[in-house]
Amino acid sequence: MLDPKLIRHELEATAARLLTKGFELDVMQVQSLESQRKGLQVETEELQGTRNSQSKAIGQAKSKGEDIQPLLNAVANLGDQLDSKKQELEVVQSRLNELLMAIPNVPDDSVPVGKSEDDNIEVRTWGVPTEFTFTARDHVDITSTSGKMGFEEATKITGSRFVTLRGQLAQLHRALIQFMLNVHTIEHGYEEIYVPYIVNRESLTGTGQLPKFEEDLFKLDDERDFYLIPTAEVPVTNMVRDEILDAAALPQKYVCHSPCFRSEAGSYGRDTRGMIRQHQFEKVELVMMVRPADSWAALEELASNAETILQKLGLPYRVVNLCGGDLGFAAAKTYDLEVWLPGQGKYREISSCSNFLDFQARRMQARWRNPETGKPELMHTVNGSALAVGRTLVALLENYQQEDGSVRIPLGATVIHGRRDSYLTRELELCAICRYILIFRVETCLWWVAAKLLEEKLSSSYAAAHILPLSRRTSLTRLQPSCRKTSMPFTQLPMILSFCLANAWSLQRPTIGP
RNA sequence: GGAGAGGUGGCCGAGUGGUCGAAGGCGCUCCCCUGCUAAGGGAGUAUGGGUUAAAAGCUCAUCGAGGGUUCGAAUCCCUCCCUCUCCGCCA
Repeated sequence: MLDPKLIRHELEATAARLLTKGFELDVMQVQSLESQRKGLQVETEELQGTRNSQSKAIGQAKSKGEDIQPLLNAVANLGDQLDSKKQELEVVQSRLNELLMAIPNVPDDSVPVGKSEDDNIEVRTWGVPTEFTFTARDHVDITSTSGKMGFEEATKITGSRFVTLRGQLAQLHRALIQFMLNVHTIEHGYEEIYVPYIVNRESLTGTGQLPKFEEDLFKLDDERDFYLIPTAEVPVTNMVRDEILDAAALPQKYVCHSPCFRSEAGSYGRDTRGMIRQHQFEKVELVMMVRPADSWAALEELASNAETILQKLGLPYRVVNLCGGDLGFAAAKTYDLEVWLPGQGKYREISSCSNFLDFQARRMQARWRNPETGKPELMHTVNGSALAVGRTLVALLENYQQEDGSVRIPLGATVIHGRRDSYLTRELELCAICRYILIFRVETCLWWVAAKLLEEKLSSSYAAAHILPLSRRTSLTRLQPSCRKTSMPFTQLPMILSFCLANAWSLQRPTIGP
């Protein structure tokens, strides 16, 4: 919701800025409703004032034992007058409110002017679009032989725009979620949070999905006005609804994995192939509540946090600054991260990071106490996906496809060292990666090597060559002496592995405050 | 699902029709006093809206939410929501 003061005092200028978002504000209607509101509200409150003072006078007279009948006569028809004025005011106010709630946020000055995604501005790119010596397939073709991605199956179970994943694909999907959560909690300092996936009308109004975009949501057939969440942004951001936080409580940084449910009404015929656009998908979302002065820096930080995931996965992408016409309802500015999809031969959105300024906060009455003024002030909200899990899976499959139809994902290299020299190679060799990502912290290479050795039954000389140098970079300094002494005989590997498993959590856990 | 209790300001807690936006306490802020492991005294301290360019001031609303009774409702009546306790059921 925009600041009502903008509507009252800078109506024309605001309307002009909204036009860059493709929104035509009915200036005449707003003006007329606003002047009606002003008049009616003043009259109503004056009537209430007289009623209050008259009633008080009656009370005083009565306690003195005076005759109150004349006073009663004086207020005889005050109630009726008040009722009718109240009703008039309510009508005007609800129409005005309806109008205000439907006005989108005003784009920031740094937002490019434009009508559609063609007018978005590329801010930067990372990596180069993957090239193949053969014709690249899309993820549907890649998985068609193994049958591990089930579109027909899901259609039978539910309908179109759903999917089933099996075996290694399901494991990789799960592993990606863990991986993203681990990176954001351990490396970027977000607090992981679990929230309801069903929310009420107030929450959706707070973040801006309602009242305008009801058709995009799945509503429960329930008199309680419950909806499935279209994004974790809704429950997470609404945690601060109707709250006044201490200045010290900001910034708040949350990472939340959740399923997302979108009806995709109005997108008939778009992205019907594959799992790009689904009614249900998983997403890891970053949400920040910050002081107003910090929100622009927070947007940059949050976007770069999301980029980290793509970089660690070695996926080429670009960052675009959305133009006014492509900007979402509540956003003042949005960076989209677009990952390269060889199957489509283009960049596709995999994350959307936005600064909402105080737009959501005003709807939610989410405030903080500014120590300089001592007064409650609206906070700013910033959020973004990091990342959409289904699309990440698609990007991995398509970018790491091999000519023979297999997929080799060099996560061992990219995630751990930022190099691509040590592959795990097998047909859809995802399982080992899953284990690695599920259990271990990104940098603790030792454990990964140990697991790999066990699995691959590699020689002890390999162990000596790899484990010793790696262990120096890890926090497992306690292992170093024994490694040196024994040159890591192969027989000790099971012991080391179990040690690692037992200590993985406590060793990797970051320091948590009191 | 059954039975009962309850929802009041940052927190605790009083208040069953009339200067109650709300006693008292705690906490917090400021001031005063006092040289000793501290205490005492005083003042202030809700949120939203309107009026205003803004502030001050004035004013309206808010005691879980919504309706009703009344000149007047935190207080009486109705509906709903939520919390707690006990029982039942259950991942």
